[in-house]
Amino acid sequence: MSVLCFCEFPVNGPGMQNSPFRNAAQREADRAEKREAVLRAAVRMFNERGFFATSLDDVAASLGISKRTIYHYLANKDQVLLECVTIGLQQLLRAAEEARAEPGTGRERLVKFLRRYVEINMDDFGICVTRTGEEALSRESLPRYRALKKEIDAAMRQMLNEAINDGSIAPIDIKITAFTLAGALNWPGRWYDPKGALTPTQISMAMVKVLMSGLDTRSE
Amino acid sequence: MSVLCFCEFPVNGPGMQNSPFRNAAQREADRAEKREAVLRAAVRMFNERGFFATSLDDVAASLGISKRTIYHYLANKDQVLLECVTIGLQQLLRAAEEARAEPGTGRERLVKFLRRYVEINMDDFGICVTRTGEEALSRESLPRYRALKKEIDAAMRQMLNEAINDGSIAPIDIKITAFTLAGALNWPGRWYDPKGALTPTQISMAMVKVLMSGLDTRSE
DNA sequence: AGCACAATACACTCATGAGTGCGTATTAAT
DNA sequence: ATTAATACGCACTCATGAGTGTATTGTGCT
Repeated sequence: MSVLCFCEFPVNGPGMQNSPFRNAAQREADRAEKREAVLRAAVRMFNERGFFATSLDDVAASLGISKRTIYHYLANKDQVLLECVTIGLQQLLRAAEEARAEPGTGRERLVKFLRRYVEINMDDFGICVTRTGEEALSRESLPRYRALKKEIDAAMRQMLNEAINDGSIAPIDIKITAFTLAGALNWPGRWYDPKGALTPTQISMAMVKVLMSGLDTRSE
Repeated sequence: MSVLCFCEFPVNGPGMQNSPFRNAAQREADRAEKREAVLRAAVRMFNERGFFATSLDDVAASLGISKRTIYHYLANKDQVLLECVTIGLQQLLRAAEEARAEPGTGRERLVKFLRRYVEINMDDFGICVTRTGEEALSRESLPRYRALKKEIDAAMRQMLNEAINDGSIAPIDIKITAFTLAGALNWPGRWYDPKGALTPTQISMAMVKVLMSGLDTRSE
């Protein structure tokens, strides 16, 4: 269920008593869960107030724990941010892989990807990616971040390429188009309001439609 | 020549000796020039390292002056940022006004505006607008900033509306389209590299073309 | 000459927030 | 029961950077 839960052994799963005494695997799961809770609390605050305006003291307070405890699960503030954006980027990457595995024309796969892309960008971790400038990351974290971004960009370009090759979209400039799409689809991270009238699904459908059709009148 | 020079009296203009003794108007112009220099230096650093990672000591050092001098021309760091983004936003606003004053169809005016919009977003002050999140501004500055943004958004929507009404573009959803365009056109502020292969003009032409035509194959 | 003010610097205060040393409690392993 | 390890908090250090009090110099005004 959770994006962050990588543990192999389900806590209190089948064949296990719901016991207050936890074995090694369960304790590891507990730890992962707490770590995730920290990241969730952090990313919400980062998105709301910005990374620099958020102190780890604030994050800790929102969880009713002390800052020292956060440092038990994460090395430093930089790592907190890196984990957050990595989760967001990995979701995007997974969306690309899933879309490319689908049947249909290149255009259909592309549309699937773009829609999912916008939706992820309206999710906590996705928002964090679009709102976080490179300045926020440390010199050490930057390469990982850039590498992931590059992978996503490459996936986008490849899908554009495939769609052009099978004739399902027009033969446009791939590089510029990829930037244009990315910009348009990242932007909701800045203005999307969960309490607003439009749902993420509505927004993603409408935006992708605009991008696919363009503004010009169709000649048919 | 300069965007920032609002002085009415040209320094050492016609009918004036180029004298080392400066009158009141000239001294005011000097002051404005220095103030502008501070803003320029600041905006470059903000764009390069980010607002929070830039100290006014750094900005001062880059100009060979002391931080105290900056405070002679600007009240505080918040005002430095507000001035920078205001300049950028005002350029966008002016672009909107100019485009709307042009002859031609709604589509032609819109295209003119969009092209100029991208170009401004690859300029120092424009970049600052797109890279600066609302978190960076103080509670007092935010209203001014938001008001300007809203004006630009309104101008964009009005132009879309006019173009739809005169039939020169397709009848699309104005709100979503405005967001989509803004996002796509703001994004270059994040990736544009003055030392890159593409010039701002090339980028703006290509991006606007993609947005107007869309990715779909045209039926004609 | 003498006053007023603009321009600029030096050196300071002060708050904030990242990261840490150490002490304590709870649980697991032997 | 004792030991080891994990979890957590309190209170601290320390750097950084925004903003200021005050002194100094230069220039225009009368």
